[in-house]
Amino acid sequence: MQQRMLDQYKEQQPYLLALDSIIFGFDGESLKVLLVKRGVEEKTWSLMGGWLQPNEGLEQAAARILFDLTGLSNVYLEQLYAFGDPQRDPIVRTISVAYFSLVKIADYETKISEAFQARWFSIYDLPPLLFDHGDMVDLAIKRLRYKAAQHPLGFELLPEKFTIPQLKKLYDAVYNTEFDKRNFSRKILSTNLLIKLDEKQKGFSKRGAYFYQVDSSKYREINNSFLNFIPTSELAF
Amino acid sequence: MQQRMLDQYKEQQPYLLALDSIIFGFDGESLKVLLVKRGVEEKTWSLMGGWLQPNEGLEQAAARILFDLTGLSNVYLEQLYAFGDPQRDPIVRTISVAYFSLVKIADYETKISEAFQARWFSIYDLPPLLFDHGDMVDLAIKRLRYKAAQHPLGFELLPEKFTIPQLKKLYDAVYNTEFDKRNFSRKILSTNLLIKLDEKQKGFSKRGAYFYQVDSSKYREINNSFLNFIPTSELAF
DNA sequence: TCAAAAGTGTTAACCATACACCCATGA
DNA sequence: TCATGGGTGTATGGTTAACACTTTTGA
Repeated sequence: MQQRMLDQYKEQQPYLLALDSIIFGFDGESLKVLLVKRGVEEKTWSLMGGWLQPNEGLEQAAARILFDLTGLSNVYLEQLYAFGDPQRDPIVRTISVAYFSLVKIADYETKISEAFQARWFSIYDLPPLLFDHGDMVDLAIKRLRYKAAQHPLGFELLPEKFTIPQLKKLYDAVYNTEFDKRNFSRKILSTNLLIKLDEKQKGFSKRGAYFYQVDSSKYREINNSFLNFIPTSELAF
Repeated sequence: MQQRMLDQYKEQQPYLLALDSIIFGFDGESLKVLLVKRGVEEKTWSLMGGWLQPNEGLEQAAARILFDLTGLSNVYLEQLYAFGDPQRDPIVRTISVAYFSLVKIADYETKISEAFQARWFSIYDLPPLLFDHGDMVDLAIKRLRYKAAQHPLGFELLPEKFTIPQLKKLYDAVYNTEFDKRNFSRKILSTNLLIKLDEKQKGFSKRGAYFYQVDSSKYREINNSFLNFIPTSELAF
């Protein structure tokens, strides 16, 4: 019986398992995705990716690859979808588990660009991508919109301190629309998730906008509930 | 360069890839999950699962396994999550892509029970499960609740023709609560997704309830938008 | 002083929720 | 005739969404 068990496993075909990450950033104007030209396919832009190692969990591997390639750690990382079309990698059949990640673009931009052939692309102006990476990005954008509509994810894309107008611009970019600033700030502030700081942003506007920061204790507890952030009329998936 | 490419693939460790399905059904009273005792581990209940074949996509494989084991086809099937903890299968490292499925329990019950060691378990009374299958079920329940709150999934669990009271009982079971029947029927009917039939259900109640059926053209188009089915106050994830 | 962005308040329509009574029928 | 479940309506409070003016300050 023990033997039968092992035999059943041995008959099975194993597959390569890759991880690919859709890394989102926000530069103050538009929503961007970080792409690289990597070793295997030097001519085509692709997502950051790598192989699962024998001692790693999936998310752990995705985090490692993200760290190895960008120096980023402690970032928002969520499993997106497993892609397994038999033809997706024309060389060897590979299953890819895609993760999407939200990073604070300003903290890391220079490091990334120096260390790798990496570039931020606007989600509305993407180059052709390797394999099914284009599908992965499309799905990731859908998922980001879906999730950010009801959970306070947006902050992950902004610096620790940010202004309400900055946050609104982020949501404008994510949903490719223009929210009403009065309703937007009322809705955001009504969550009680933001702490107003004494400091004002200098340089961008004459008047200057107050900085806010996330109340991290509330943030963690609220991330698993519904918030209804975004006007329902703006949503269509 | 072509050689370097192949080498890079060859160095990589491949893994077994399994598919496991959480199959939900509704018997009119409570939400159930279909479990089997399968060959490899005959003593423990487990989800229905199988191995990815070389020529199959992931969802295709999940559908095949579901069909092979139960005779069910054309059922609601959605990818849930990829599970890849290094220790999850103690015999050989296996990545499992879990799918969840919604089936019309009445259509198939007898076939299933005859052909396999399969049994429906209430989600509140599950036996110990193989490997991490318990986690898979937990996640599937969360996902079902999450999704059914805003998308009209519920119908997948009922026969073609059903009554509003039946539908309410289903939602009561899914959310383990009791919805107000007046508000419930108003909300459901306001979607314009249901077509009232002339026929009444006989036998269950004295008065009899009208049968409805899903307007399938509207159903498809609406499944990708938000509906806000469930009172917000009932939700907590 | 003026241009540019920040900040704030009101109203009307709609939606969510709570709640109670009559109806149809088989036993 | 009565018990059981089916079916409907209304009132209240809260939320959404549309909308415009004042404030601050650097150039």
